[in-house]
Amino acid sequence: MDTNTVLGDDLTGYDPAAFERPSVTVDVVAFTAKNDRLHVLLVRRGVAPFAGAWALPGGFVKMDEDLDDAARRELSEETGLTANVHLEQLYTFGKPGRDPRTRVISVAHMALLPAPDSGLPGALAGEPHGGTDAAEAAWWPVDTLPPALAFDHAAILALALSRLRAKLGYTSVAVALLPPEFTLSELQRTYETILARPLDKRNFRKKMLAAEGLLEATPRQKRDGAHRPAQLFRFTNREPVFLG
Amino acid sequence: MDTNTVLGDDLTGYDPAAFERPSVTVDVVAFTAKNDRLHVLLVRRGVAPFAGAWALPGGFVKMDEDLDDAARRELSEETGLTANVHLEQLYTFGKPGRDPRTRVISVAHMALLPAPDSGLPGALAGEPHGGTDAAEAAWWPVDTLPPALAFDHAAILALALSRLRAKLGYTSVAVALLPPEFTLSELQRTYETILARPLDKRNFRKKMLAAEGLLEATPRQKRDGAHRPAQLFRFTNREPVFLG
DNA sequence: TTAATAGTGTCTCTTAGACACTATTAT
DNA sequence: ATAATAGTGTCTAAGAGACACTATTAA
Repeated sequence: MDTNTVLGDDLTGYDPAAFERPSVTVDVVAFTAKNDRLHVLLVRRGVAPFAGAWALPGGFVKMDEDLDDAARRELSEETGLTANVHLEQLYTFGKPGRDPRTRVISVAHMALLPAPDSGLPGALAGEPHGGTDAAEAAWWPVDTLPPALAFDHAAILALALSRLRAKLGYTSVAVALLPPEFTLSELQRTYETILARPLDKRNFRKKMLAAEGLLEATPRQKRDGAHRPAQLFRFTNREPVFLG
Repeated sequence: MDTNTVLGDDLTGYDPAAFERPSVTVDVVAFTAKNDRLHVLLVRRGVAPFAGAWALPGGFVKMDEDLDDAARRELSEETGLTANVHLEQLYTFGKPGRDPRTRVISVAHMALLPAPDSGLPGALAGEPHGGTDAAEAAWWPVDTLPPALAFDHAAILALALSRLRAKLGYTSVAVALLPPEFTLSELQRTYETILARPLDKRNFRKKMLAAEGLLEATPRQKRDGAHRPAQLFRFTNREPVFLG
């Protein structure tokens, strides 16, 4: 709960100044798949500590703001994107000393964005553009990160990555990284990008098409280059769902 | 991270009084299996709001205390138990208004305790005894809970329960609910208690014994009543592990 | 001998994974 | 014709789940 009934914890007639309180922030691990590589959004810090280092986007939770609203706000300040973003809470990092200045408890979130080059309305979908601040923001391939991330952000990122990979196996999270319509090859490339290993084409297609309530064929095809056009599919549910 | 580089978020020379901050608490969903039923630890609130209602044990995170240390402390204040407790972070609940008094962000944890009647050293292992406060604390069967839990604690409990059930399938969390040595029937009853459904005895034993690095037979047997004695087993790892 | 729990094997069905060729298009 | 990607089926091995009887003990 919020308080137990220990006398010292009684909040009736509570004086907000009576106890020292930690700061609460949200950090966002935003992934996207571009150029067949998984990328994460990082911002470069302008001030100490870790000035000049790359860090996850994040910031304070406002007093009247839900945690995922705060995460969404921080993300949109960096990317300008709010629609089509899958957001989920990851873990809360609160070890004393993780921020050298003061006690900071950070609720880490994972965000998944459709690939910026996926032809969504609004050409810069998923493109970081500095947002409301002048800080540098960029998509970094997860297999080629800058040398030292600020704070404990390397650990947060590692957790997000393992969670994403795990969820790929039993949910349809890939929805959140793909445009509304896509080919089975594009879907497979997304899986391969995230898992960082090749998958067998026939087995992959068999499994995806066999999954109950996952994919629907559209009447459209995608024709690309000098090869056979590909059937376009869409996800039955726009939200990621559990797969039995 | 903790701050991005938005000007207003610059914490250099930070004045702790400059921003209003939420309160941060931990809540603990403590499970144990007794009398072939899954139980959760609840405390009765003595003060408003929700005076007289049952609630999860919890309380403020101290300024120099890690989140899971806070959870462990709150739990031990209710149960007196610190050893042999498996504790993991569950989810952070922070919706404005979830506590009618002030903004409270609560980091919920799940704890698993060995059954109190399992013959551990210290006869009251897992028995709640009011701890440092005078509040009433009791183990409630999860299928017969008191009518209305305080705050959003029913949702927290529901989440913990589904997490526990899910983890039973792919980890050895059951370690944390059993004494060091146990029979396969006891192990099966623990699973059935948590999942609230019967399992096939032959399939269950086949699977458990086939699991690599999970169980070890001890040279001991348990003889109980008027029937064949049972082989005692122990877990190879005292910590819950992932099962491939 | 009875009541109570421990312990044991087979069959079927589903799923995962290895594996190679044909189809269609633009140039 | 060639290069490039789409699309397709079979076999095997492993795991999940249905299913019923014998073994050992205390009373």
